[in-house]
Amino acid sequence: MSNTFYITTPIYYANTPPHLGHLYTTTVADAVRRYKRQRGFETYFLTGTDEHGINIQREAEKNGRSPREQVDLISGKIEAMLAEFHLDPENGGYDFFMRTTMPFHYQAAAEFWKRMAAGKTPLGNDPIYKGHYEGWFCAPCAEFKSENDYILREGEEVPVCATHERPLDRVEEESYFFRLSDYADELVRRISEDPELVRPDSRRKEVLAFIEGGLNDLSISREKKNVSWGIPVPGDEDHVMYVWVDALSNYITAIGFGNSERESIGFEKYWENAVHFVGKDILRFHTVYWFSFLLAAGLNLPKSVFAHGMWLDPEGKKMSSTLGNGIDPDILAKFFQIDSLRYFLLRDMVFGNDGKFGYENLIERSNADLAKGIGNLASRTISMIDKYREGVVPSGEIDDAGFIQAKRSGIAVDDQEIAAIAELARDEFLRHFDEFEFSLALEAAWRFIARVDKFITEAAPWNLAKDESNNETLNAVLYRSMESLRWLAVMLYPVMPESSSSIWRQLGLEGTPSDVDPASLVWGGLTAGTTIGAAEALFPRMEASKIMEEIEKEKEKDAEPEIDYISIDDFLKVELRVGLVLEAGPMEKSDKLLKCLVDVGEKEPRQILAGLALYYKPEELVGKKVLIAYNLKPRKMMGTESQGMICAASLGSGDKPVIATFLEDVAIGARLT
RNA sequence: CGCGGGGUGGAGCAGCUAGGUAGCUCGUUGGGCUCAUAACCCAAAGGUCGCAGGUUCAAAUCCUGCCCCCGCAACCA
Repeated sequence: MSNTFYITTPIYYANTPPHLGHLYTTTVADAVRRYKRQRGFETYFLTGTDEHGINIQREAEKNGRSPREQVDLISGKIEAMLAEFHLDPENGGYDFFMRTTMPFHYQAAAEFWKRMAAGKTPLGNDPIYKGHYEGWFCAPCAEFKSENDYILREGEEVPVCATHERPLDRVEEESYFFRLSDYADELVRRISEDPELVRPDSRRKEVLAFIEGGLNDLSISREKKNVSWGIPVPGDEDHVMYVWVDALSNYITAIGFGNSERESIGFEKYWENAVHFVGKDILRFHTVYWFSFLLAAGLNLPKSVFAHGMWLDPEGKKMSSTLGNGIDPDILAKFFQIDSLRYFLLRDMVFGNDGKFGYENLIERSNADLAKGIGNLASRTISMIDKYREGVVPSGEIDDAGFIQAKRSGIAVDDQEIAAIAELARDEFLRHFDEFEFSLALEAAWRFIARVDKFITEAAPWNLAKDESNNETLNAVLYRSMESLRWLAVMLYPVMPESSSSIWRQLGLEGTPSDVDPASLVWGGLTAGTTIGAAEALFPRMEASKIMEEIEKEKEKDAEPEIDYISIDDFLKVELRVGLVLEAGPMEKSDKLLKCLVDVGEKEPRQILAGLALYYKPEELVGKKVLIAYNLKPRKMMGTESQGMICAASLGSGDKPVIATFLEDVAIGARLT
């Protein structure tokens, strides 16, 4: 096994603008890569964008762009964001920004397909076979519809498209299938035998349970006439690859599999030590599918797939733009130091679990641990060297007389003791970091910081400085503080590269902490007699209330509602009528829906489902005259058709909707204009 | 019986895989100190570890049942 380390983030789907998730995964991967490089590994760090598929094709059409223009735009934005947070190559970040639209990838993905097709499944079958995919197809949409996307009216056999309201066609499309079902046993064996393969353990169990529940063969191509934006299936120009086949293969094509352009990176040497970081939502693709594809192609599995959790808002709710509770990378970039953010991301989330992210949490963390913790320790140490020793690092040596003197004053300047503390912290840090337990690693480092703070307070250098006879003791105390800082700078470098380098400079050291392997740190490595560098403020304290105020302002600016004006004709398309609620009752198996019968002036009352169950009791609605969207196309929910909508007002999805009604009595069926 | 995550001092969390004095950060109270970014140090108050059973010499941790909260459709790792 070679001394290499290959780490990847998912390639991000080039359909959505950059967000915290992209930033998080890439930051964690970046920290791990820096760490591994420090430890002497030859590393490669890959990120990028996934740029094919029907969703991108459609998004492009919607915006009047070509797919190429669409992916260039979004991919560019993601790349720009990563650069803004210094995760780009220029700042020592990722090595390569993969784009699945790169020509070499077309060639290499085709090669991967061919390799899969040429193999045999564990049961001796062809991994890829041609078959037929059958489903309900909407021609105007140009896509197959699942149960959620169509309406099957009672008594009818052919469903209609929910968007176009026209009957769907039963279409059989030719498709290539991957014989996933043949791989179940092999996957279970591999994943059970190797606890490193899927992590953390809870996810590993989840994946195993999923596989043991049975696997269906997977449709891995689409007819080109329906989806054109993709990589052609080799030898069959009428089909393009399913986007996940194309996307997953990037992990190997980017380092030289199946193409000459990237060959020099070294597929062989890196692939044997590959670690994929993924969000838990795409774990299945990266284990079940990807592993099977690799087995089919006769390639090794990656060393590990690690699924991390998701960032939730401070209340533990999912972030979403409609709720406005998301974290905006632009705001992070504008108001926070990169290292504060990196520290927060790694310290506050237990890697693998979900975490909560609010700007306040970030400010608090930054003040407590960075400004008051490491920042203050550096500041007080540097300033004492400046004040008491004219900026020259004193010797830490202490002779017997000095030692006795110190002992008498109750000051622990025993090298063995402090070195042991430092080594313990370092070893714990390394052990946790190797296991990707970043929060625990950082806690260990911070215990060390607290220990050094305590040491300084107990030794009270400001008192020692008052008496010449304590010269050596003072030197020893100062030296130990500085040496501790040097160790911290090395340990913390992967997490806070810029701040660590700043500490390094302030200590007057040559080079950068990135070149020092923390495992090889030896106590006493700091040379006496060197002059320290200029003091730099590491982490200024942040005033939470002030910053939050500014962030709110910034958010408002962004959220400036763009009014999408419509013409009077558009308005007249919407027919609102007065309806009387005749009956209302709960819906089976639904917490949110109420089933109502509403008289809107037609022969028969309409059945309308309203998402009000959480806010209104059925009897509160009966007998009320309400506003009905009369010509809204019927829609099936929970298997029941809803023939219109009861209008209600609310501020957003979390807010209680209030039903619109009338001041005075009004005739049933009256139209609103 | 749809799937999954969670319920630990005022707040936020760790600990649970390999049972053995309940830990961290913030906050609160009192004290000390002044080199430092109103910082740092010490001390104190505060918990029936969701509920009920079980296994055990011993359970936050393992087993069973129950209760409660949150995600699972959307731009989203």
